[in-house]
Amino acid sequence: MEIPPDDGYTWRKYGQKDILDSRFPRSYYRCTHKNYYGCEAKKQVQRLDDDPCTLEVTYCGSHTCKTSPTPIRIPSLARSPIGKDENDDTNCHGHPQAAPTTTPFTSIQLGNWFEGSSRQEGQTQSGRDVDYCPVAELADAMFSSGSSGSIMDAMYLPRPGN
DNA sequence: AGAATTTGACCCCC
DNA sequence: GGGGGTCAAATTCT
Repeated sequence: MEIPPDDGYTWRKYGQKDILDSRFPRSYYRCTHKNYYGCEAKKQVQRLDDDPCTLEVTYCGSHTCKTSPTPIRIPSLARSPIGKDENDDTNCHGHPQAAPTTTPFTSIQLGNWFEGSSRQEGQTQSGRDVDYCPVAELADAMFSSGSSGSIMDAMYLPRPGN
């Protein structure tokens, strides 16, 4: 299991499928307390066949459980939404009702963001408390910059010299 | 024991 | 029927 960029929330993997578009399987994540807070926020993590070191995380829905449960300190996604307020549809593929007004999709590509960041010991699962990566900041950057269009403009591709 | 993760099966849409 | 996505059950870890 790879270490998907933590945006300040806890995600619980609910599925993994191998898609034809990529040579790598796509992982599906949901909010850990979705059943408690009704957080419809979802996250898809897929490795790019072009850059196996790059993880493309696609966010779907909105976080309704933000700044409540987890002791996270994320001033980025914790504040106002994507610059809109009618983003309450929490739909991305259109199951209940279509919401083509605002596609709540956010594709950010993370390279070896974890390389030499906070990996000091050997455990990569227990370190999800306070010692989080700058991914949240980069997410904030794109959230503040590209709300509905120039998301790809704020893409974060480190390219570790590959 | 509880929670999270993994894998498979099932369902929905094209 | 194929592809994609989600849920459920089992297993493993904390």
